Amino acid sequence: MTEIGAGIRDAQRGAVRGVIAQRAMELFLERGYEETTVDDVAAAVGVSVRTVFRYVASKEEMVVGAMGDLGLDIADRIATSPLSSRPWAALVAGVEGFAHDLESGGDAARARSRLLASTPQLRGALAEKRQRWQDDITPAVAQRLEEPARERELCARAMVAAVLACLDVAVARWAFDAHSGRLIPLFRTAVEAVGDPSGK
Amino acid sequence: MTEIGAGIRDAQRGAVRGVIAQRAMELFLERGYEETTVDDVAAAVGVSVRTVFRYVASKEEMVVGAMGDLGLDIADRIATSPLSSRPWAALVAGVEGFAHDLESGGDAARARSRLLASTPQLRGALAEKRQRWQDDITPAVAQRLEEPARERELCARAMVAAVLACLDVAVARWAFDAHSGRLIPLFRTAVEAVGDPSGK
DNA sequence: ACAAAAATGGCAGACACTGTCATTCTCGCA
DNA sequence: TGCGAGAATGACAGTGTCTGCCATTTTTGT
Repeated sequence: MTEIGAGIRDAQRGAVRGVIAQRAMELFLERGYEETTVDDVAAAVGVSVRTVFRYVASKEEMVVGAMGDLGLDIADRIATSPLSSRPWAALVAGVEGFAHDLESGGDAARARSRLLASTPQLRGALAEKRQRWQDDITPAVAQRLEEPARERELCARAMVAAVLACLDVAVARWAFDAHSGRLIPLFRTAVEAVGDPSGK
Repeated sequence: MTEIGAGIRDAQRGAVRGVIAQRAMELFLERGYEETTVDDVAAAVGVSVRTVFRYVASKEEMVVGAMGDLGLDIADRIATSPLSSRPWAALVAGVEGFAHDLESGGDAARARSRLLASTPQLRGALAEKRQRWQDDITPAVAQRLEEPARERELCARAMVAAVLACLDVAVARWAFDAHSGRLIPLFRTAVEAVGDPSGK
């Protein structure tokens, strides 16, 4: 039993997932999400439907699967930010990093955001993902809070949820309103409207 | 063509919906959401599956259908709150009213919240509903903002999204953690952790 | 009591997704 | 080069949600 091939197989598995996701996204943007069946995707990729479902857990996963570990990325950014920065600021900065990545994605990222925002099914799947991001980010924020232990997790979670909600609002505006400008200023405006708790 | 019967029919239609939702909830709490088929619900109500789907749009609707117009309720509370109160405070107070209603629901409401929070499918449906609440509440908040017109809608929406996110966090804690106490204090703590923007 | 209108049920079918099993493909090794 | 173990694939049947269609029953207004 060799382990040599294992890494390669995993990599190929990831690559196949990527191909499926890519082709699927093309079809979704072209004909719409609900109007595209999994059969269509399978045919476009050149495999059977059964095989498609061996690589992605669901139709939704073809769209939201790529953004799996983003919560951990943001948590890392917060954990490695200077200790002098306040939790709220560190959190906002971390999420801003993600916003920057999104903005760098160009029109493809915007189109995907529009698809996500305009398809109820996908909005639900995205909310699912965001819940996981919350779970990943919350400990990093909680670690910096000075609240008593009982309230710390609640406060941290509320902050994370609120900032992610701001991100959502900003992304929605950025994705649809052509004249709204760049994403990060929109996000900053949203965050400032919600407000930094005094001194935290 | 009389209109006399129309109101009665609508009322009965709503009543049937209520019965379906009630029986469905009983089964869901008993055996779990995914383990209960729509056939089971139909059999429990005593009608055909086809008829069930004439009253509810989907299986999820049996759970989240009842909380349809809550956004409008909250918007009303904000619109009728004294003009002296700041937008953020009015918003928080409005949502707090809903939290109070939830808390009055007793164990049934808590059990439903737990079911909602622990079933991915239902979390998605709830996120859908919350989006609509956002759309309903946002104008009421925007009306009280003094921002320039361009930013007003964005700021209002961010505030609404953030406060609803806090509500979500508080409800999740309240639903699962038996020792966490009453819902409204939890919600207040969450909102204070996020913070009131200076003077808005 | 009768005709129009509405509610209901059953059937076929689309679509997402799963379990199972036979077939094929790929590798490491002799 | 050929062989055998293990992985990948495809085909098929089946479940569950949800919809369109049509026949049947029930309700309603006159």
